[in-house]
Amino acid sequence: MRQETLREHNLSLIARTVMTAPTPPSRADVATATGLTRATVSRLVTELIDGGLVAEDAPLTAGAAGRPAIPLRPATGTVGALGLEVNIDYLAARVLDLSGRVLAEATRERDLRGSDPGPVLSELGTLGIEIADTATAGGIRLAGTGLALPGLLRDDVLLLAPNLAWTAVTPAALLGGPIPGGRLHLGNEARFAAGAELAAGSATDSFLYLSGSVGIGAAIVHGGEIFAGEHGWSGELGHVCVDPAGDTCRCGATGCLETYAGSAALLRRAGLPEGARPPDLVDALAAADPGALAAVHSAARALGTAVGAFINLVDVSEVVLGNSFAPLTEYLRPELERELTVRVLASRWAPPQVRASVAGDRPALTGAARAALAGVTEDPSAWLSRAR
Amino acid sequence: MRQETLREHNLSLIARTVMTAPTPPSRADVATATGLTRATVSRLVTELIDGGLVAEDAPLTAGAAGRPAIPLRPATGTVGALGLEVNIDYLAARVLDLSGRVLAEATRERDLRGSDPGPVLSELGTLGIEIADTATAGGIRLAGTGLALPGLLRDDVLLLAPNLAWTAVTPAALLGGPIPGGRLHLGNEARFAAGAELAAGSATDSFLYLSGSVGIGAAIVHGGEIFAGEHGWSGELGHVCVDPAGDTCRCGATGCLETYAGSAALLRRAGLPEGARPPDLVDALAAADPGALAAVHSAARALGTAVGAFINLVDVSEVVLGNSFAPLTEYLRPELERELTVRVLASRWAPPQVRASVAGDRPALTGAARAALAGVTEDPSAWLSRAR
DNA sequence: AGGGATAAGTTCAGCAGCACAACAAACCCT
DNA sequence: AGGGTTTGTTGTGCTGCTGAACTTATCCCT
Repeated sequence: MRQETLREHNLSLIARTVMTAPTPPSRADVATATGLTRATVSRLVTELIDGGLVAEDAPLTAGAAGRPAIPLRPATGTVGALGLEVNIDYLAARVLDLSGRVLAEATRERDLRGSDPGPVLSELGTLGIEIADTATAGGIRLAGTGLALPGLLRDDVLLLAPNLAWTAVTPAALLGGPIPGGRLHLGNEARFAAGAELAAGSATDSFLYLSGSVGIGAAIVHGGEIFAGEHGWSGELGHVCVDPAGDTCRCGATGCLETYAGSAALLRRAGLPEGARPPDLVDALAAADPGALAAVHSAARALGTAVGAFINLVDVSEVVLGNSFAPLTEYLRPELERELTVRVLASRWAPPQVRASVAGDRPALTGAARAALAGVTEDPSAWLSRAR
Repeated sequence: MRQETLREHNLSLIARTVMTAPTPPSRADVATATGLTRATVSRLVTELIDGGLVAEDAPLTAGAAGRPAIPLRPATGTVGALGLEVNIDYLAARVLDLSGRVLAEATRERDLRGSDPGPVLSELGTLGIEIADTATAGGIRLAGTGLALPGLLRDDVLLLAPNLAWTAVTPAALLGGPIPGGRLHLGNEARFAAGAELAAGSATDSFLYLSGSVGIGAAIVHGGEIFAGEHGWSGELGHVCVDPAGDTCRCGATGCLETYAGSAALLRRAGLPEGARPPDLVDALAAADPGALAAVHSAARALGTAVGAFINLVDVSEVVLGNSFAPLTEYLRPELERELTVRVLASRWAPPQVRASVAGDRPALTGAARAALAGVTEDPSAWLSRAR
């Protein structure tokens, strides 16, 4: 580490402290949190404020003795990023600023299974540029664009998106036009969603995020960091084997979790008519439909087997149910928790906790935008010199 | 990060670069590897040499033009650490120096299943102090002691070692006498062994290390770092469910991998007589005993199911077979690789590689000592000021 | 054998960035 | 109003890195 990077490091440290603090901290709070002196923090905070990354709130005059502290928070309306998402049944674009405020958004509902990547990504690109323009017209500077995709990525290529039936797609080329904010960050849908969950102020910074859909993705969040694995292909929970004697999955293996708890499998097993959608399952459960209840219970057991393995292997004991799993949380919970208690070796000392996601609608979209914004927070010096 | 820590950080960076380099680097090599200037490296290296952490080799006069480089390597015979291990069938102690040389060692073979922790740890403590004394008599300064245990640890307590049938043991108290080198580092056997594998110069720095024994432990090594999980309980591969309809395991769940591929299960399934030991199984396999082959093949399939889940979840694609698995590698390989190819979603793009461990005998013992030595490498300033 | 080329390691002046302490500001409490 | 308390700012000093020049040691070519 060189001397110049010391400054960059501290600038980033302070920026991250302000961005992730549960409540707006004063300069003095930041100093004690980071171990830097008030003098250093003060100098660097001034720079962040001038650069439009941090803003001062009105001093809180209430309470204790002493000069009132000036709370610091992420700036609003100065720096933003565009999030894009292609998923099984929609395209979407959203612009966030550093404070997490949504500045513009658009969604196109559409069944994209088996679609042609070219026109779909071209439409998404156009949608993204429109949305980005409305935001930049409001005075926002864009730091980049994130694109969430439900599949395996390598560098700039989507190798495989099983449920879209896309292979070897290069999104950057197909989006068309310039990328808003310059750089394009590709990422897995579940991992981006987990990032949004983390930012949404979940109390803990270590959890397993499960993204239910036709496929089942997952993300490992450990100490506030998202673990991507060697190639960025971690979290393929849907293809964990829960019974070697089970049905053959589209992937070629037998007894994959997806064949029990993927949304398509779940609807079929619940005996719902062809063309039913996840909300119909929730309705059937609310009406205590026996077929639906049986399907969800067997899905919960299968999920428990797979997630039990997950926890035994990575030792992260909070489980967040996201996407199509979220509305099923209370139906899944009893069997899921029972299975985890039995199967997780350490459950006696750290009982796995199950809860629904709190990240809001389309978390992967938010996560994609945040991933682009993270570039600014991680290296404020680069952004500040670029902004100048 | 404060200014003083910049120096500490760079000192540690240089120390780690020298320690982990595949071939002894010159000061100039270190400078390019770390991005520091030659001037800074030179100054800090002098300090490391004076402190006895690094040594100069004889200049290599061979080859290229220019002043010959002075190779730098970990010092021998100056700083060491004591590794201790309690396992199912032995106690052991070993002293290593920074270069990885074994300076003293002792082993006591003994069946410790169901033993009383007090006398066992007391004996180990005495053994450790003896071994440590022979090393310090040779002029070594000890940096600490590591203790490898086959179970779940929390802080200084061994919560559960299923195969020893130990619960709630506090080793620091039971070892008796002063801890050689001061601080005691407790750690899981599989994770310490993985550390030794990493140090043994495996070509890759990302792999899953599987430690076969009566139980089956594992460790996740990613980018040269060992992933411990939230509480340090990651890698409990033995209790991953490979068939919900399988036998009931000692842990209470059904179909755990351990009931297929744990060494006790394997010997029983191979039809070997009561009291047989793992080498007997290798002999039976070499003699093409059909029962032994069948048992190993079904173990390989079960292992493939569990490790396939592991790879799908954490995306680390090299699998190192250690401990009792190592001599079985070539018998396990065909079925294991077939299973992984089918079950790992990304196997087409990153085919999982299976290989035997190269870390040598009792790797956890080496890993325990290295863990204590890592304290010196990670924070050389603290060691240097302590040494003064 | 001698001179040029090349690369490693060292020296030293200069500078960037943090620490420390003193100070000013703003509020509370009595 | 005055003392106490905490926040934020200011300026001096010091630590530790940088960059360039310099020394050292070897190779290679003529």
